[in-house]
Amino acid sequence: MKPNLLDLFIGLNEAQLTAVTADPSRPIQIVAGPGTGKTRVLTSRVAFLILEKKIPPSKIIVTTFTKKAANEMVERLTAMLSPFEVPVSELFIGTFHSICIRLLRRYHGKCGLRPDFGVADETDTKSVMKHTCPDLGEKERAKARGYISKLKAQGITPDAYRAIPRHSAEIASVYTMYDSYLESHGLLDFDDILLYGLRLARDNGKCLDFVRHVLVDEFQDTNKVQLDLLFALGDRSTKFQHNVTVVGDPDQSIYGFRSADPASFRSMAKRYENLHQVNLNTNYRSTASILNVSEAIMGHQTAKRTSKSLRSICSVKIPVVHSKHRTNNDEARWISDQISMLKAMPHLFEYSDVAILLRSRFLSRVVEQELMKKKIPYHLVQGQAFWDLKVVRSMLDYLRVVSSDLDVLAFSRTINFPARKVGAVSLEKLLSQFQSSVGFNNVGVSDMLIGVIEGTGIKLGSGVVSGLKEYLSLIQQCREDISVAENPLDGVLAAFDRIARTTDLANCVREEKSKRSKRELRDDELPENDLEELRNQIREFEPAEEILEDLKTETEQSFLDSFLESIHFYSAEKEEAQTKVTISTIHAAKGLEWPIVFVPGLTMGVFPNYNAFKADEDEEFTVPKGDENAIDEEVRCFYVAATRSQRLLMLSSFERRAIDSETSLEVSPLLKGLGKMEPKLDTLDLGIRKLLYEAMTKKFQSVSDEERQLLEAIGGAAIVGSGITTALYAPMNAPREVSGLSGRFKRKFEGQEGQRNLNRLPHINMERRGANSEVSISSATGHSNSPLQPLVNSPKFAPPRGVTSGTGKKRLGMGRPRMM
DNA sequence: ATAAACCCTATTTTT
DNA sequence: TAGGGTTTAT
Ligand SMILES: Nc1ncnc2c1ncn2[C@@H]1O[C@H](COP(=O)(O)OP(=O)(O)OP(=O)(O)O)[C@@H](O)[C@H]1O
Repeated sequence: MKPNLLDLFIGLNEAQLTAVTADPSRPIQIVAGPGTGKTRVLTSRVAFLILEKKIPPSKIIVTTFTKKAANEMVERLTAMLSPFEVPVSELFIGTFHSICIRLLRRYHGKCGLRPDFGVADETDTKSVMKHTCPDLGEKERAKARGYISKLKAQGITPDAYRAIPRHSAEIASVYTMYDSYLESHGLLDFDDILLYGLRLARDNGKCLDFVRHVLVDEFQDTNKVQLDLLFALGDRSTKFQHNVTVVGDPDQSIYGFRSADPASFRSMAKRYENLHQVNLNTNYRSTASILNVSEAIMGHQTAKRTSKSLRSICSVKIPVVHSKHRTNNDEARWISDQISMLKAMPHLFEYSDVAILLRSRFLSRVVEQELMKKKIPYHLVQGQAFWDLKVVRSMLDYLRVVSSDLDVLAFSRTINFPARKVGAVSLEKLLSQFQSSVGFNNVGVSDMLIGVIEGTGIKLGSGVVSGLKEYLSLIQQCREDISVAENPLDGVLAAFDRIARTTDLANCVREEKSKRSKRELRDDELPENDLEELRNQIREFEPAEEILEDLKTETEQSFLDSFLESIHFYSAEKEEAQTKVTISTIHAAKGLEWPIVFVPGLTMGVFPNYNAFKADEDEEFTVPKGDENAIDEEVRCFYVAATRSQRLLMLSSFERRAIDSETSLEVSPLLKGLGKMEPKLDTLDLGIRKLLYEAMTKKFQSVSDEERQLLEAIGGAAIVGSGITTALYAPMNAPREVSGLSGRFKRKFEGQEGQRNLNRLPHINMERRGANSEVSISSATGHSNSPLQPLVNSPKFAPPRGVTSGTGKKRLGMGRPRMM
């Protein structure tokens, strides 16, 4: 029997339903607070468009703002749509950047790009800046680069910038040089990708006529160019004009540093006279105390704001905790103690129900150490940081040179690492030689090196030349490896191994490291492991073949190029086999939820970050829309962190850094006026224990009536009603099975962490169709050592440890594999 | 001209 | 704690 579309909508409240089923040809903007089901509305709407409005999936674009969020989206849609046999992989889902890249690969000719244009990542643009303005110091370059990016994100060209009255001539000229460097090297930086995408949409609208609907998640994160792109996509054909759905929350705008523009909501209203605006007010995620504290946090924002009155569906009165510590080490120890103590309460939660959310990545170190000591399994969401590790970076640079003879940036970074006697001066000579020849004929790096080695090119010292020889021969042999291999993967792996062997990369990096820090390196920070992980990433990579007929390119990208490009646009975060505590930045946690959330480091200078105070000062010249209010962004960041928690929110601060015990730091001003918070949680206190059990299971309140009836029918009345007895009952992260993925997203999907906020009642949902089918809850005698006797204990509800939803595939966390 | 040894510093967040 | 920048040794 085919499932019914109505089944998908059965749990939605009225406002949600209105938004989901609104007329697709009228632009709609859903503005709502955290946990109100925005994302759920968005996914339901996609289902509505496909199943009810019969729009083919391939004509629907869904954008997100991080690679990770794109994965989330695919996961949710797959879970939702695969019962309907909808080919989810045909949906056009991704970040604005990835969508633009896909279009530009196909239509490069229409906007004056060469077919083999490359992408300049942050490391590359840094190199470009160093090359363009070598006399500036590194800090000034970074600042200039920041300005340039801000300008580009608003679509301001160097000339347009010069036309602004209070501009800086210096910035203008650096901007010009920077852009022309990129252009002459066939490179696009991240901002260019959007700009070219916009140009394509505007000048060659025909290419995009296939678009029938565009949906945007986290709309508050759009910058000007992205917004224009959205408008352009929405305007595609007269027949399907303005078919745009966006969801967002201005209070959760935390990407100002990436030029996210809060004015987007207003701009959209201005642009579409008939804009349909919907609000959602029921929060299905958090307790009332968490929502109260969160609302109080937003009170710190200086910019104007519409206050929210979110209604919580969870009535358990469990307090928010704020705990102060002498040093950050003490704080980390406290966190691990709390987790251990809570964990000692039987059946209360799984490790995967816990997240530690940090303002800055580097704060994870101490926390990791303490968790390790207590043998608490954890998982560090490393995201982009993995690709920036020295070994990983170097290996990728080598592979880039192997793949493209024109990649001078990667060449410059690898030629003398490890040292080959090719120092700054020799490199500079080589580069200027390359600059002058590359325009005329198609001389690549290796041709140039051959010239130098054979004496027909520029003259360099003999030590240098032998270094070049070594390098060249490595690169050539790698190319040979790839060309003779039976399949592309084997070729790349052979080249990989050759590079690792010949250069001894891992050892080089390790020596560099240990030279500085006198102590022994812990074995969790061995470069070998990172290199091994990179190799696994390559091995598991499946190039996404273009599904949409219109977007097939004449020449296919090589396996290696696909892989190198995928790093920037697709996330490869993987599922954890065991249940583990999550450590993540707040930014990477956006849109997710956990029953228990720790937010440490609420210390002046750490959170709010010290830099936020500096940002406002130095505006000697006009950069339109700089981050005027960096502090406000810190406020919102804290808001996002707090609202990730479903039940237990544990805030903490430290007074001094262990490393510098002289300076004492104030408690974060963000904590002022948040009302009463408990200094600690006494897990031995019976009252508290009772509250905890209640809190952790009360999510059953959000069960729909139908589900509640089902529960009651099977004897779960006590569970829905009262609380304590039910502790046992909620493996809050029952593993889910999701199948039916294919093609483009298969690989990505398979890498997921457990605790997604995909509807959290999987064990019930799955069985919803037949009240008499598999829901067998056997009564069981509970654990005799607990005062809180389990009422039921079925494998269905409490899967034994170690059972996972896994696909059976080997997996190694994308984070550095760390020993527990 | 290169490599090694040194000091300094300031530490966001992501495409 | 790693990277940038500077100085010194080869
Ligand atoms: N109508 C509903 N009934 C029960 N649960 C719901 C309903 N709508 C949403 N939820 C649940 O509420 C939680 C939050 O939903 P969702 O992630 O869609 O919110 P959101 O508004 O996108 O949050 P955020 O702004 O933090 O990203 C999820 O666990 C979701 O399953």
